[in-house]
Amino acid sequence: MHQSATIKDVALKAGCGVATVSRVLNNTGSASPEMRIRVAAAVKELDFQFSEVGRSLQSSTTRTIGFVVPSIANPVYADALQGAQEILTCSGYQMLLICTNYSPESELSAIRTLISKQVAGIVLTVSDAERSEGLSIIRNRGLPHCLLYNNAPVSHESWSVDDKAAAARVAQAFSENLHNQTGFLALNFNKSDRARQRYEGYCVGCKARGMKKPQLLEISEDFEDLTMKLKLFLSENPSITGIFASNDFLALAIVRSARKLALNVPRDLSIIGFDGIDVGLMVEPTLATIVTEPKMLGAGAGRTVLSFINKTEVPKPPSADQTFNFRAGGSLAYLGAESSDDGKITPFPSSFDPTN
Amino acid sequence: MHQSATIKDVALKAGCGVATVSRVLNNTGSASPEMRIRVAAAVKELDFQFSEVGRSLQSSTTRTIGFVVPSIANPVYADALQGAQEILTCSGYQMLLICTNYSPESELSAIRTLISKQVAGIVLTVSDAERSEGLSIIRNRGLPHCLLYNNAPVSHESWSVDDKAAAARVAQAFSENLHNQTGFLALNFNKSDRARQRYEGYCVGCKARGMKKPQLLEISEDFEDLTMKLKLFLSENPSITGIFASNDFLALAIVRSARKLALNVPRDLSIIGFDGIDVGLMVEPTLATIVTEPKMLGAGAGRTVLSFINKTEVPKPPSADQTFNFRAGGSLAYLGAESSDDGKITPFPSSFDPTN
DNA sequence: AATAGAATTGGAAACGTTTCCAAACAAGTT
DNA sequence: AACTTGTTTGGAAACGTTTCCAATTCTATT
Repeated sequence: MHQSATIKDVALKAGCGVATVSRVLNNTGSASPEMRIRVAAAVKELDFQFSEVGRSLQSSTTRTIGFVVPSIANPVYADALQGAQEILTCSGYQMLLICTNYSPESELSAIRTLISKQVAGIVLTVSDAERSEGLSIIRNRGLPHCLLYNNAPVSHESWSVDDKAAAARVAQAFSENLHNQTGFLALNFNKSDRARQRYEGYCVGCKARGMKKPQLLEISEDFEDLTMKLKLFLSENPSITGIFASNDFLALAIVRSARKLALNVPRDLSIIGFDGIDVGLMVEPTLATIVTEPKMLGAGAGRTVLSFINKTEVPKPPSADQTFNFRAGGSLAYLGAESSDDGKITPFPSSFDPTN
Repeated sequence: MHQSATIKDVALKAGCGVATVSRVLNNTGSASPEMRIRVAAAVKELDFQFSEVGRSLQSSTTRTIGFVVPSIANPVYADALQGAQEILTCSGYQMLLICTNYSPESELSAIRTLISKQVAGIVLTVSDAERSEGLSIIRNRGLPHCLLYNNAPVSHESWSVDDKAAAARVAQAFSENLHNQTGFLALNFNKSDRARQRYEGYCVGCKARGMKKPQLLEISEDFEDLTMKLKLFLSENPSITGIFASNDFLALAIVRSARKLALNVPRDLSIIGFDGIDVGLMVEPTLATIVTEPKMLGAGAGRTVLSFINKTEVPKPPSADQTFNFRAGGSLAYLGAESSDDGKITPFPSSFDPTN
C-alpha cells in the first residue's frame, strides 16, 4: 500500500539525524539511552526495515550467493541446493538461483546476470568446466566461487564426485560379476562434461580389467524412443550383458524399456546407475548404482564460497575416493555358476558396499 | 581482480558525461552516431556491466521475485520452482529462494529478508495461510504476491491443489473398492495446513459415503519408528483395510513398513498416496495416488505475480476439480468378489483415471 | 568557576544509477 | 542576419544507506 519507510522517515519521527538512526540500529558508535528509545519507537511505529539495496550500494556487497545449476527438477541438484541453503541461512546469506536447462548459452547469461546483481559469490555447475567462458569471466573478476559437480581445472575450487574413479568402480563391479561386454547410456552427452568423464573413466576401467570397450548408447532430450533405441542397440551388439547408465533416471528408464522388450533384468540384462537417488531402493529389483551425497557437496561448495568471502580457512573437499560408494543391487546379476537360478531377487536388499 | 568498472569510468574513457552513457546504453534519448561508437568502444574495453544495485536504488525495484517454500528436497516444490523458473527467465526476472524447513518462524524471517531485499514480488507456501503473520505483512505492504500450495484466504491469489476435494476423491476411491474403515497418515500435521485440509476433506468424503471416520496416524520428523507405529496402529484398529497417506513419500514408506510386518500390499492393506510423483509408477505395486502438476502450479504462481507487477491481466488458476486427478494403482485392492485372487498385480499399469 | 576530556549528535560525502533540465549547437525559415 | 526549431550533450538531484568529521553537550577534575 504505502511506500516503505526509509531511514529519513525514522529520523524525522524520532527527531534526530539519519546518522544517529543508523548508529542506533546497527549498534555502531554511541547513542544516549533516551535516543535509543525514541528511535526504537519510531521504527516500531513505521514498521521500518532497512533497504538492503541502499546498504548494498554503500557497502558494495550483497549478502547473496548466486547459484547456477542445470535444473532443479533433477533431485541431485535439488538436494545439493538444499544442502547449500542450510549453510547459507546460518550465515545470513540468501540464494539467488538460476537454472540453465543444460544450455551453455544460458550459462553465460546467467553468470552475467549474477555479476550485475553483484552477488558476493557464485556456486555453479557448468556444461564444460575446461572451456567455460562464464567461468573465466568469474575468475578474471576475482569473484569468490566454487564449482559443484564439475571436476575443477586448476585454480578453481570444486566439490564434485570423482566421475572417472566412480565409473571405473562400475567397471570393477561388472567385471567382478563376470560381465565382459557392456554399454554406456548417456543423455546430453555433448552438453555435460560429467557424462563424458564418466564414459572416459568407464572405458579406462573396462580396459584395465580386460573387458571389451563399452559401446555408447546416446539418447536425445526426451526418452520417448528409448525402447526402440535399446532394441536396435542390442541387436547391433548382441553379446552385451550389462549397461551402465550415466544417471539413475536413465537407469530406471532403461529397466522399463528392457521390460517392454520382454527382457528380464538382471538375468538378460544387468543395469548399473549413477547418483544413488532414494528411489533406486524402492524399485524392484533394486538398482545397483554409484551412491553420491549431493547435500554434502552442495553444503561444501557453499561453505567454500563463504570462506573466500570471509577470508577464513577454505574447507577441504573430500578426497576423490570418498565422493562415492558403490551400492550393490538386484539389477546386477552374477554371470557365474549361480546364474542358472530363476532370476528371483530379494525384494529390499539395502545392503551397502562401502568400498573404500 | 580489479574493481568493476562503473558508468563513470565509461564516461571518462568515452570522453562524455555519465548521462550520455546511460542514454546510449539504455537506448533512451538521443545520441549522435559517433558518440554511440565511442561509448560502445569504452564499454567493450572496460568489460562494463551495469550494477543492478545502483539501478535498483534509482528505480526502487529489483527484477527479482522471492520464493519461500518448505524445502527443495521435496520434488513437489522442486518441480514447482522449476516451472516458475522458466516463466521468470522469459521475463528477465531472477529467483531469490529461501527454504523454511517447515518452520513457521523461519517463514516470517524469510519474508522480512525478502522485503528488505526489495523483491518485486513474492511466491510463497506458508505453514498456515489463515494465520500467517508474514502473509499479512506482505498484504499490508501491498507487495505483489501469490500463494503456492496453500488454499487462499480471501484477498490472496493462489495456485494450489484443492486439498479437500482431492481428499474426498480418495474417499470415493476407497469406497468404490468397498473399503469401509481406513486410516490417515500424516507427518508434521501441526505444521502444514495442507495435511490438515486433506484430513478434513477426507473425513467429509468418508462420511458422505457412509464410511467410518478415518483414524489419524501421525508421525514425527523422521520415519524411523514408522513400522512400530503402524503395528500399534493396526492392532488398535484391527478392522482397517486401507491407509490414505498425505504424500507419496509417506505412502512409499508405509508400504515398506507394511512389508516388514509381513503384510501384503494391497491384499492386507491398501495404500493411496498424494502428489503423484513419478516414482509411484516405478515401484511394485504401483502407487494409487492423487496426481498433481507442480510445474504447472509453480509456473502459474510465477505468472500471477508477474502480472501484478506489470499490471496485466491476472491469469486464472485452474478450477478446483482441475488441480488433481486420481490415478489408479496396484496399491489399492478391490475388496469384493475378486479379492480372493492371489494378490498379483500387473507390473506397470500406467492407466490414468482422469476423473473430473 | 574554568577547562580538559569523553560522549553524543548531525551534516555531508560517497556508493552507481536514471532523469530532469538547461545549455550548446546545427539547420532551416523568414 | 536574426529567428525558430530540433538535436545532442552534460550537470545535478535523487534513490537509501554508512561513515567521516566537526560541532555540541555532558562530566569530572582542577
